[in-house]
Amino acid sequence: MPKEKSVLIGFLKKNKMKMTSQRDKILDFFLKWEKHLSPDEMYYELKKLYPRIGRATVYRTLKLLTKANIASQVELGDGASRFEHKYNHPHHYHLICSRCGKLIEFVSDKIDALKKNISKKHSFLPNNVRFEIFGLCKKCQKYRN
Amino acid sequence: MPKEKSVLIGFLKKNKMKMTSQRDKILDFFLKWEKHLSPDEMYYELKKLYPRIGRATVYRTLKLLTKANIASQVELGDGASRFEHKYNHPHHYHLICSRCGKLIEFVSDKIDALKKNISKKHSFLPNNVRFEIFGLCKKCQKYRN
DNA sequence: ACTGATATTGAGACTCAATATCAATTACAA
DNA sequence: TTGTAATTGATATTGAGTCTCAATATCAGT
Repeated sequence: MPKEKSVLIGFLKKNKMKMTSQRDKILDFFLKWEKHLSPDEMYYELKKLYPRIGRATVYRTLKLLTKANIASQVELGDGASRFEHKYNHPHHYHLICSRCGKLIEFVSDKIDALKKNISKKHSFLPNNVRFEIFGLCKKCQKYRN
Repeated sequence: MPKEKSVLIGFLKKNKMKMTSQRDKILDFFLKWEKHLSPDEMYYELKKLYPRIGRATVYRTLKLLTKANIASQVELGDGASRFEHKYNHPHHYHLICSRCGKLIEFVSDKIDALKKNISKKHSFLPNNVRFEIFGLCKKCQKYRN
């Protein structure tokens, strides 16, 4: 059993919520999938495997996983939100290629320092930071557009 | 005549586009309005003044103003995009209060340095950066939620 | 000032992501 | 095993934003 599943079960217990086969399947799928899927994409993939699954359940479960610290939501600048693994993954930021959509992850303690400094200066209590660099990845720089 | 209007007229000429009464009105409204409005909010406000104006025209004109460097688009994390003045405004970033929506602007050359360093390290050709800190402003820290 | 080529407008249909509703179903503590 | 509270999922709805296309307005060249 993956650790994330224990985490989920613990979280559910703590909140008087129930483990269901749908939640199990969605978590499973989420963990197997390497890259960032939007909820709708996940819904269509899951629908292939389990035709009776509902869109709302997928959305709800992804929110749930986010609350349980198993997933985290990222905005990549296209219309949809996306989810990535969070449990045991270091907090990171993204370089986003505007041409091919490629994501490069990086970590930076400078960003965290910046967050603290700037917030302090403005009596602001920071929660989370968004830092994304949009541009062209190595491959896409070769093309005009 | 505000400078932004000359800028717009120049931009239109350069691109064989035409000045219209709608564009004039939308620019006017945009300049008068202090804070960040979403296109739809602008549309409804403008509709009060000029009932025959179309939603698509507002959206199109805001894009146009962005291309002409008069406006710039920001994402505040709610569903809608928002536009702020850009002409003669220094490039800045935002602290965003999750509770009341308050915006605090700040400038930071460190962010630009970071952008360059990190991009170089990953052979990435950067275009623009998004940096936002979400949290609670001074007032909202007093409340539980 | 007129005119014609061309850019623009706007009503409404449409797309797409996401949320709300609510009757039927399921999980699980006792 | 059972009662009840949480959950599901089909469907409707919302909301932001785009597309279409016939009608209209602008403006460069005369």
